[in-house]
Amino acid sequence: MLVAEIDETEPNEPSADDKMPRTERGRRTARKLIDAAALEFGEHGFHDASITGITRRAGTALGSFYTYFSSKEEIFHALVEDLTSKVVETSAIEDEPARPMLDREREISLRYLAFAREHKEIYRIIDQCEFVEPEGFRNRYELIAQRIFERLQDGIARGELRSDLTEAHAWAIMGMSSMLGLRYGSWGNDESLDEIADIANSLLRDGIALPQGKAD
Amino acid sequence: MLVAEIDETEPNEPSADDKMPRTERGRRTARKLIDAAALEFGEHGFHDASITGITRRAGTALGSFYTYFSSKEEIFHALVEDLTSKVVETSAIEDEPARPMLDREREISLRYLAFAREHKEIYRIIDQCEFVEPEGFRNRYELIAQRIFERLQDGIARGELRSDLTEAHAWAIMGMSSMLGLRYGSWGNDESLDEIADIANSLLRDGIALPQGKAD
Amino acid sequence: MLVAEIDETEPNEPSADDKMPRTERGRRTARKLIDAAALEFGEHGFHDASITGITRRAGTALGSFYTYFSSKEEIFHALVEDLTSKVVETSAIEDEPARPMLDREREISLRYLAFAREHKEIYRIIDQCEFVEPEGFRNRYELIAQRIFERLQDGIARGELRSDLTEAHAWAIMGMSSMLGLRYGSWGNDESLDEIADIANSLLRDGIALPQGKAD
Amino acid sequence: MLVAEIDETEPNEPSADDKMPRTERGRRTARKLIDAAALEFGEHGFHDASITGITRRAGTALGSFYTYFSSKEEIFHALVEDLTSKVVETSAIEDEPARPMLDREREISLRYLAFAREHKEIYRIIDQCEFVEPEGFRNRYELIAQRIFERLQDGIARGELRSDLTEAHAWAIMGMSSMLGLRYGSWGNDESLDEIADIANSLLRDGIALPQGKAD
DNA sequence: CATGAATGAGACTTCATTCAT
DNA sequence: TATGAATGAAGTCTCATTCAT
Repeated sequence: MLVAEIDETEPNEPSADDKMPRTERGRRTARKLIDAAALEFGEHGFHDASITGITRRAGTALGSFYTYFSSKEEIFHALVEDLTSKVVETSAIEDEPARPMLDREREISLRYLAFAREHKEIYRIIDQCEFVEPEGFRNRYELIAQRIFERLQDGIARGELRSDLTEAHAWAIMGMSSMLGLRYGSWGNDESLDEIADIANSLLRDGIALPQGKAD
Repeated sequence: MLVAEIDETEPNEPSADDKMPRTERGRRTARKLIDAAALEFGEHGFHDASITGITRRAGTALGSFYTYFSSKEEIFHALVEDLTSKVVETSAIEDEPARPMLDREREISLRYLAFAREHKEIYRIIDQCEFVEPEGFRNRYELIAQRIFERLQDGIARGELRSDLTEAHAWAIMGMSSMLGLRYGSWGNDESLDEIADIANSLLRDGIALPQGKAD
Repeated sequence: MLVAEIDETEPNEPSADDKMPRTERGRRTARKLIDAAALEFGEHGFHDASITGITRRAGTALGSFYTYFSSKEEIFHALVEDLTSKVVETSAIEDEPARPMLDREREISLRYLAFAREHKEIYRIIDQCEFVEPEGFRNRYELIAQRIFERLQDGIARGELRSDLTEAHAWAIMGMSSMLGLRYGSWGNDESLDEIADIANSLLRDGIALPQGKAD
Repeated sequence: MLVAEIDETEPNEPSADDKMPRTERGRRTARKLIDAAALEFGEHGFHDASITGITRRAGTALGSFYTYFSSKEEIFHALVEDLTSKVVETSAIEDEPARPMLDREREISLRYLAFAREHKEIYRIIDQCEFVEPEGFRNRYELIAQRIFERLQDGIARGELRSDLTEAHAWAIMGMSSMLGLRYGSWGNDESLDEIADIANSLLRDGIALPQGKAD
């Protein structure tokens, strides 16, 4: 699953660069194909999705597909990149050094939840990566965990977080966000995402145990 | 992803409709096929797995597959049931009412992590459900979340947990366990699962914020 | 299609004689299988009929089939022989030299119609022969046509029929009977077979033209 | 079996749903496939015919078959339609109200016999319908019988035929034509079809009985 | 004789990709 | 660039027949 942290290290894979559309018309066709692919892959999954299905949704001829992408894998990859960059764009938060670290985390969570609710197909698409590009699948998770871990270390340095946090904490947090995004973003419609973000944030902040010697 | 909580109505037999083997020899063959399927699906994923691949691994003729299962979907389902029942079996914990709730949770986590480390293919198999049997995929998550939520309510009743816990907390906890199982169980080999279980437990118990007015 | 005239030239094909059941129990099982085959072939046709279907209907194990028949073709052949002999038996008419020839024909028609109505599956089974045993299919027709032609010649000799009748007349008559058997025997339930036999007989006798110089 | 009377709503195009070829090249390929199917089905019958056999005869790749037909059933249906329309085309007779009814019948018979002799495979193909599309099989017969019956009624009205003719007469006549077409058209080569048509016509006109009070 | 598991050739069908127009 | 026909490898599934118990 995807969570909000990613940003692109390698801006543009060099694969099939010669297929980049040169005309405006071409650019529109490529765009239609990617949008159609999002629907097709989201609905059927990578393997049951068909090029035919994509071109039918896009309203182009079958042959045109290969003008822009040289394989099913390639358009899938392009789609994932496209989604990823949208997540990043949505979740990018300006630096405000004064702002408490956990407040900032809350906002990241909220934006991510909102993104998942708006792009409900995202989990079904990203999950396909496990088999389509296993390397990328694992790398993506590791990259995100790494980012979270860096923020945790930053929080420790600021004196806002416990000093014993490890990489495993980062993975646990990522799992939390990811599952909430699935349940309340991708699957949900009615729940208040603000409340979900609050819950995640409070769990993160204080855990679930009844504070000793404090009234509930 | 799967976490430890599920339990099942029909615990063990592969559920092949009217194809239940009637002899001992048949039961062995069906078993060989399911075990082979675990490898094949784990390695290639549902769609790239082939019946041929399964029977080759099982050492049976192609046709024998259809003596016990009527489709790839069916053996997949049987395999998932089989794995699920194994998880349940492994994770079942005897009731000890006196034991503190969060200690009990820690043991559940630990057992689940150990299971994932021992059956590394499990995530790759379970994740396939999203497309192979989407209903089951979602139901499974919902069932597990429900179980966790019930335990949370129990903890509240005992006065061990904060009283404002919601279903969303359950989903967050499930996400945490699931991701740790993936990273340190399924993908990992060397990390101490005891330490991971401790980390998860402490995050759950106290969160990550530096306790106010306490020295770090 | 089959019409009433056949009788066996070669009483028992020598194929698989060693499979003739020796015990009473065996004879019953073979009988059950043939009866089941009539249903199965009648319902599905030769190719879509399955040995499994036959044994299921017969209530025997799959393997038992091959105790009595060595192939699907063989039981089909046996079934056709069985039906044929039933037709012959039913239609056999004792010689009454005094009886007018066309009266005798009428009775043959009637008996055949009655047989088809009682064994509605017969057309669907016999028609299969065209592809299963093309030789037999054609031979059967030729044999029947020959029989009819012989009766026509007999009628001519008796001075009851026109003297210009040919083999083609025999084929035409066979076609007539066969189609009426299909429509009013095999497909029909309510029509009076007596009336059908009358119609066939009168058509044969006088044709359909309005007799010249005769009141209608 | 088929006889000459049918007519169709959509006369000629292979009725392949949404697979209609859109280019001239496509139309040629579809045509090649149907022609090949006539040979393949005629030689082997529906079930033993294989798509491979069809495409091999047509000189196309296996996959091309599915560009135009989505199943063996579908091309079979298209073939039957195609043959049917050819029969209709061949047998269509211009209206000549003055012409005696039984003369007209003779010409219909003759044309049909000629068609069967030219398209010898037709019986083997049409007979398959009984199992491939049983509905169509029966409907076809009923439609033809109905047409014949209407012509009989017309003949009665003109005062050329006996007034007691029934639907059963129509079925009998159809059976006659059909069987003669099989024997002398489809199976035969040498017999004079003119003579056969004469025989059928005279049988129809006067029956086979020796006219009373007339010298033979 | 009866049983039911095992076998594997062979069929249909899909669909990513290439190619001709 | 766009179109849609052509290709064929690969996969799933059936079922007559054989075999071990």
